[in-house]
Amino acid sequence: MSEFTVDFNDKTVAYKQLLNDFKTLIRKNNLKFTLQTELILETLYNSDEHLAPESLHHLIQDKFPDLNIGIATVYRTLSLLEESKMVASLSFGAQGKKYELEAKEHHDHIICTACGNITEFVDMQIEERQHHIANDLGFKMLDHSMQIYGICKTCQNK
Amino acid sequence: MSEFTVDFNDKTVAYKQLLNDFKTLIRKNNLKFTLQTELILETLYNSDEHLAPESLHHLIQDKFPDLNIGIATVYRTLSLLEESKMVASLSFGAQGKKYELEAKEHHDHIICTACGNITEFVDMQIEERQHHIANDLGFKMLDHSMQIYGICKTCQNK
DNA sequence: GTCGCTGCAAAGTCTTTGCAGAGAG
DNA sequence: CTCTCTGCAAAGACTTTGCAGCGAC
Repeated sequence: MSEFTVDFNDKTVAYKQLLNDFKTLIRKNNLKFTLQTELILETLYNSDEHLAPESLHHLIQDKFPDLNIGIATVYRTLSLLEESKMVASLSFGAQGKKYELEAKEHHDHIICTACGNITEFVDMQIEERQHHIANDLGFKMLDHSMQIYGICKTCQNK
Repeated sequence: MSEFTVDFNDKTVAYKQLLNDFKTLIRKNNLKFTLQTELILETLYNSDEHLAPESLHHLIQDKFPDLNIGIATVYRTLSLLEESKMVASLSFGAQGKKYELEAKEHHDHIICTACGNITEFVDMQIEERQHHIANDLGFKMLDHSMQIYGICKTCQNK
């Protein structure tokens, strides 16, 4: 795997599990497991945010300047990962898709329109309800995003 | 307003109201009310679907072939309308943004990630729950948006 | 060795911008 | 009249594709 081989000793069990799942999938589909694909998975795993293809590309280039990974590879790999249900894409207001690991924990956001503060939350009733709705409408639910906008306590008191 | 003047006799009261609101807004912002803008509003109003800029452009060209409205005008007008909160946009990955009239009743969206089709829904349990959550977190709720992503029935059967 | 994956560059999409002229107020 | 809006075409931004060589298996 050349001089760029990555050392996984410090990775979490969860990540190793994910990697294993992925390798199994790869094998099943007669595909090949490359360093580039590994780095894309790893970067997504270590990121708290949804990443645009270009951000992903930059992050990887910064970490492995000598590898010179191509943006086309990032796009191609992301499509592949998405087809394999390893990553999910979302597009928020602005332009372009953003990607995240499908395996990650999910949460929603409540945003203060006065100070811009963002709080995360998960509500099981809503999560459940969303599955219901998707079902009722004949959809196989993959993901969702929800934002509540309001004024936080601090700003209300000003 | 030239030979292309539109006859509004058959328009609903609701649309006339909308148009009035919009003209007021236009005047307040020192902008000009043009036939192109009117046609874009009207087309959005008469459409049951969320329209991509290009679809909008085609619909208008089909109805008024001699007007020869430019795609750039559609983009520019939509941005303007969005800033004025007259229309709202939804973006969905590969297929770019889609627009709808903001004047509609509140609703959320479920989006097919395969074909890009968008279905609207309202769920009172979720609406209620959102207020609850905002309260619990000390927020005064102002607004929210929610999107469910999935695969629609048609695409599942492919 | 085979055949899929990669980087590069070129080609596609989709959207925005510059400009001169048309048209609303 | 003034000054914004428009159509056109060119430029930008974002993605995909063709190709020859590399590398996983």
